[in-house]
Amino acid sequence: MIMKPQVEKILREAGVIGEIEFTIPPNAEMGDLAFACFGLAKEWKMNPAEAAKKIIVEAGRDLPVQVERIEAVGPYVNFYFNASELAKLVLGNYDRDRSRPVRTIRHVGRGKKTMVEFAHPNTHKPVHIGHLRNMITGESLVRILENQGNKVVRANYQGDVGMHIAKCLWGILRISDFRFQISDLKRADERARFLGETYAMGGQAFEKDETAKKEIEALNIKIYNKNKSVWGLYKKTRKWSLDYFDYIYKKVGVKKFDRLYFESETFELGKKIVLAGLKKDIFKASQGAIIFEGSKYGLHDRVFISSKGLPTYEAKDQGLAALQFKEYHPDYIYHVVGKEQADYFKVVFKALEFTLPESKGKEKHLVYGWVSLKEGKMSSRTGNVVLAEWLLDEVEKRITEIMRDREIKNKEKVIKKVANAAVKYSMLKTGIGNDIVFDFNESVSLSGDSGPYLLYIVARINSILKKSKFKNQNLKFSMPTSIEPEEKKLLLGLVKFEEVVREAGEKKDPSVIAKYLFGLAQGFNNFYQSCPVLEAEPAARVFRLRLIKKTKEIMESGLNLLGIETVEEM
RNA sequence: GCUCCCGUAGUUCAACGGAUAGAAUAUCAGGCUUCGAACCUGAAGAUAGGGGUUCGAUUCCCUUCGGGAGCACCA
Repeated sequence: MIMKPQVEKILREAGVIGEIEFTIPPNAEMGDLAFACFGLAKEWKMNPAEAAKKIIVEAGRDLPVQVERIEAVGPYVNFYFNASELAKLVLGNYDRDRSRPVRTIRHVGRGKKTMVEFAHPNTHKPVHIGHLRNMITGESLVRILENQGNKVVRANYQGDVGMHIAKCLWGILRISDFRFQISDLKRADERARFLGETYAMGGQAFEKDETAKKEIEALNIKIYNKNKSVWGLYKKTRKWSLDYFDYIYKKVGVKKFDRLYFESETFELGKKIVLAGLKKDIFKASQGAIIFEGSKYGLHDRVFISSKGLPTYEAKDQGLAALQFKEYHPDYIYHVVGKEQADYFKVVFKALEFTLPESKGKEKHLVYGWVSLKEGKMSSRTGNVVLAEWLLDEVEKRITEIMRDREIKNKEKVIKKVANAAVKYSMLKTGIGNDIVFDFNESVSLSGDSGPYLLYIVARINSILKKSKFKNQNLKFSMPTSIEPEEKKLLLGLVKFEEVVREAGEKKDPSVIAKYLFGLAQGFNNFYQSCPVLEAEPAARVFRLRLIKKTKEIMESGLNLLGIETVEEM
């Protein structure tokens, strides 16, 4: 971070050895950066307040120009930056990098090949808001990791075999004129809705009706055996689902995947690996099934091949890993999967250490929290889920209403982008591992701590820049006679960006960036409220134009890392 | 039953073991002849209960209560 070297130098000269960690003071009156002396006090064998005073005495005489003054407040040493010097550091080298949005961080993950596996919809099943969080989170993580220099492989593992398909097809076959209905469905979303409804039919029948359950199980075997009576229908509807996934990825704004994996391709391979492992005593026969004894390692036992001889999800994951390492030799694989599968993955990864030693330490379960529904009825529910597409459409409707009287270019596109921002931000602002209690009215807000609030900043800045007839080459850096507190606060926000992105990358948590951007936006709005740009005296005008342009660039870069597109006007 | 996660304003979320627990929203009171009011200013409002660990605990440990998830042939 800008300014840190200067401050560190001060502390070194005062005799501080070892790693230095800073904190941000609770408010601006207490300085711009602080050093807590608790650890130091132990070393120096005095109380923290005395240590702070000692630093002031040692270093207070000869400060670099960037640091205006230092103060000891209790156990803290507080540093006050010189606003003009800060401005020079943040905006002064503008001419050099004006064409580049923001310097990115390319050292942390340099040269690492990282696979991020996310989305994971299953064919013949609805794409719900849990998938939505998964897609949005995965997309953002990919961008953050790429920003750190990782070579990222985008992967997606989709379930196209299993009971859920039998349930769906059973539902379809129950409809007397299903052939007619199917031929009538043309659009991807119509087809997906049809599959969602028939899946719900099958699912409910499976739970409640013993006969239906048996029928569905029999159908499942037929599908496994590629029986002619259902194979054609399976292939057709599988294609429908995959087409719909492409449609929804596009709608959500998930870029193309480098590799789509399917359970149908890991099925046989997984079974083979487990059977081979059985001979090497990696797995064990138990009650007719083949299991891995996780309990030997403080985990729990899991079935890898069922007593019917079918590979379970666990076995398929062995096959999946084998494929992934063979094809890409990644340094890491992040599986973006809900936290309900945390224990499951521990067992699978442990088994992989034996079947695929290369994978050791490289398989990571990236846990994200549950999206649960707040109590109350929701008209949108098919079966027991809220559809991803419904949410996007509903938000779009509300924004259309808000923008009804607005006359702007490409209004339809703008509405879609604003809706997209609202949904994505609502899914990313909560810590990645924490649950989101979903309520439409509160979760996807369009004001306050929301996506549109952030886009609004960019639109406002665009509007000012347009009116200013701003041209980069006309803007040699100039210093105003004084810098307002709101300006300084905004500058302090801008310098933190790089560090924030690094933290988000380390924690694998986009919410770090989301929170930062919201704070930055608030800082901008405070500035905007009290510091006129276009009407300011010439030096201040140029300075402020640069300041808001920089703000816009950081905002756009940050939003980009969240997978959110900005708009010119809204 | 066992294991893991969570419990913070009415609600939805923050807070490397550190300064006065921050926001948003809802409520109330203000602010557009002024660069875009999807905005801004102000008021009121919270750490589930009880023990510990220490200079200091929302954070770590124990316990009670409350919620969620996982725990053998689903994915």
